[in-house]
Amino acid sequence: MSGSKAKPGKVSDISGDWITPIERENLGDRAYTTIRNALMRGQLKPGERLRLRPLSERFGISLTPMREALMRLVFERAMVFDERGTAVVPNLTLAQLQEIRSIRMDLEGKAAASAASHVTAEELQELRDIQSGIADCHARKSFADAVHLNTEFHLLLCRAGRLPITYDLVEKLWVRCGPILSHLYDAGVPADWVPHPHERIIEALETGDAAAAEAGIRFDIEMGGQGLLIHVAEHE
Amino acid sequence: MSGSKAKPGKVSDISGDWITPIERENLGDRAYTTIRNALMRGQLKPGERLRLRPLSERFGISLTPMREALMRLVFERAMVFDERGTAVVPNLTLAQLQEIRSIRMDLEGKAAASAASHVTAEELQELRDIQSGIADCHARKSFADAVHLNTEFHLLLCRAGRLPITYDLVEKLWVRCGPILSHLYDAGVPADWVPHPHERIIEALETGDAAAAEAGIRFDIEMGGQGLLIHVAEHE
DNA sequence: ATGTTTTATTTGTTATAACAAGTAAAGAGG
DNA sequence: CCTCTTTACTTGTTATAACAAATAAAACAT
Repeated sequence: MSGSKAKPGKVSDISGDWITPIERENLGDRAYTTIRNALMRGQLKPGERLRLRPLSERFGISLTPMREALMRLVFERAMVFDERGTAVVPNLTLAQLQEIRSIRMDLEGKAAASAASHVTAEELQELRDIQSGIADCHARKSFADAVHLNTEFHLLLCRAGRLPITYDLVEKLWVRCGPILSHLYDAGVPADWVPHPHERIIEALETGDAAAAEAGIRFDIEMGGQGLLIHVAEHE
Repeated sequence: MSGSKAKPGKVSDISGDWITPIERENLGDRAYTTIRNALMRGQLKPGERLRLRPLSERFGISLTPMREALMRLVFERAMVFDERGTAVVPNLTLAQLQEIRSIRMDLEGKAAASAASHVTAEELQELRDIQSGIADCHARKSFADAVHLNTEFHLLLCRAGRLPITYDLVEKLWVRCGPILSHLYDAGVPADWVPHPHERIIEALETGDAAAAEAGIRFDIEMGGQGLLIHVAEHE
């Protein structure tokens, strides 16, 4: 028995596996998601201030849900309040970036290991597609798209681990990095690593090798994030 | 240079190390902290519903900050919304508890290792005091107090690692466990382990042995949490 | 020109009222 | 006694207005 309010024979006995819980979408939720995506896509730069009233006008909603969205972002550290209470896109310090990278190595590592025995064929195929997309972007030197696909790869891999709490934490860490992600390639393209670390991870998943998957993603995070580290180190 | 809005000679050049950032305490913040503490102390049981209007009356505040506090707790998964949007204290599933324990072993482990080279003498003394307090509680069989002190030990140790992001995550995980923490001793007292795992951790910190500190806290989490696991496994 | 005071505007914060949707209670009909 | 319908009430959600504090702008004096 899970919940405490599970009444005997109301809903719990109508098979119900196909029931997809209908999510109530508040105005605040929608604004939150919109801003969050903008952060992850690097459309908001560090230092940018999001004021309550101007924003609520552009969103066409009132102060109440607008404030809810901004506070939510601040509480999960995707933004910060300045001295006056205005939400502003934060600037990651080197220490913060290093700590986030360290945590990600642990969490994404565990997720990748778990994914080795939980990936579905569809997810595996999507990972392959994303990776070939990344290769394309590298060939075309469209690094902005490469960054975006790289994010998708990591998050999908993490989701494939079927560890919801882990995924939650990892996703929030990625959001925090969003505003500076565009500098991933500032210190030079991560070379023409053949094979790309992601390829090794995909192979590990195909053979169900948990240890290799974990080592692969850890290596990818350690090596792939170096451009960011260098950029932040130089600019603070 | 950290922030982007650092104006040249306004505040940043008046030495200023002693300046303690004055935290603006909203009504919502205060309500949030109050409920959060209640959760951590086990004063709110799984299934308990916190309705907006009755609560705001008891707090003597209006709906707006009250809603802010409840939403904040839900967003960080310390509570959940039922189908109608009412905040309710959640019931941890076995899978969730196991995942949290696994994450805590990684994060608290890293924090303990870092603490080996960062603890201050005062923190070390406070850890000793807490641990002797735990021993006292065991002798007096006042397990509720022991649980509370145990939480304090883990959080203080984590704080001593000087890894703010890690601490943030760990603390939120502890809040999520708060409502069922009282069952820590349901499957029998964790024996008269001599020495208590915490003692070994303190020793490791004293000698600056990072590996031993990490191993110690991991062992403590793995062994000490078993009462909880058994309880949850039996009740779901 | 520069510094100071006053005024106006913009900022986040809180309370209140109107709304919509669901739930419980009461009543009517069988 | 049970079932259905209707009513009343409670729930979260959103918009609006009033508030306080801080900033920017303007006016004034030196």
